[in-house]
Amino acid sequence: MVNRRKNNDLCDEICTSPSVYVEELRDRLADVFGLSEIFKVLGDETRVKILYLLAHQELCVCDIGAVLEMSLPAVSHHLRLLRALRLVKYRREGKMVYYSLDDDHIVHMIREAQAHFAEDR
Amino acid sequence: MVNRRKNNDLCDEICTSPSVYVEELRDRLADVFGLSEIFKVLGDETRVKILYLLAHQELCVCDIGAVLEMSLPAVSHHLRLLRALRLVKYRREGKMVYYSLDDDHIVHMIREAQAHFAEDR
DNA sequence: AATACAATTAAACAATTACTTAATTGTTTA
DNA sequence: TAAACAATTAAGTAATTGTTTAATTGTATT
Repeated sequence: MVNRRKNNDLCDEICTSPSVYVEELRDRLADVFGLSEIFKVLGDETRVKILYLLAHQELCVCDIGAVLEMSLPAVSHHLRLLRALRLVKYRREGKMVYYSLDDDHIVHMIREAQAHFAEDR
Repeated sequence: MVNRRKNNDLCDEICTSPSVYVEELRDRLADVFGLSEIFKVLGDETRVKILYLLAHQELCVCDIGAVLEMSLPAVSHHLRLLRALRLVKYRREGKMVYYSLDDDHIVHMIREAQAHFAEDR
């Protein structure tokens, strides 16, 4: 319930209307702990593109590279991050490795972002 | 329909099953152009926290700083980015500036991310 | 008017991140 | 088993990003 901050000023003892309990608000933050990792991964144009491509069909690394005009190591680097967060899954078929989406949450998130974007103008 | 990539190798002329047209896939990417900007903003733990706090009630900069134990300039810096993407709106009341969410898309995105996270284990 | 204070802006620094090139792994085919 | 090739990993570099401190703006109070 203490309302002190790092710099010396203080905006009243409880500065918000009625009365806001800092501890209570702090507790609430546990809900979103670690969540930004998912968004961080989506926060790169290339990775959003990769996910959007995979939302329609599975593709091999090489195809992704061809579509995006990027080197294989660069594509592979991004896929590694997407794999780490279980946003994509893969299967090997001979020399090629095919990637696809692991679940539909990401597609929903992309749609939601598009909705926000559309409202913007 | 050309399937060349930057490095000299080529994974067949059309390497994916049936036949994938690179140009066609490339066109599709227009849908997600610029979208990563929104995710980039959410890709920071502090900003997700701020948005989550504001999802429940409006708060002044000073309160946000108190809850997160961060300096006012740091908080202000993050709010600036959130403002630029119209994720938050604000109103001045005397010396204080109160922030709140601009629309509900972000909350939905956060919920979707939580759903993915929950499935993860 | 002068002081106090919430908030923003600016400049500088530290840390993170994306891409490049080079080397390596794994699978197929000759 | 040797060569070819898709893919990954590693190391190094350039660019971006978050935080800090210091200075500035805007509003209210004395």
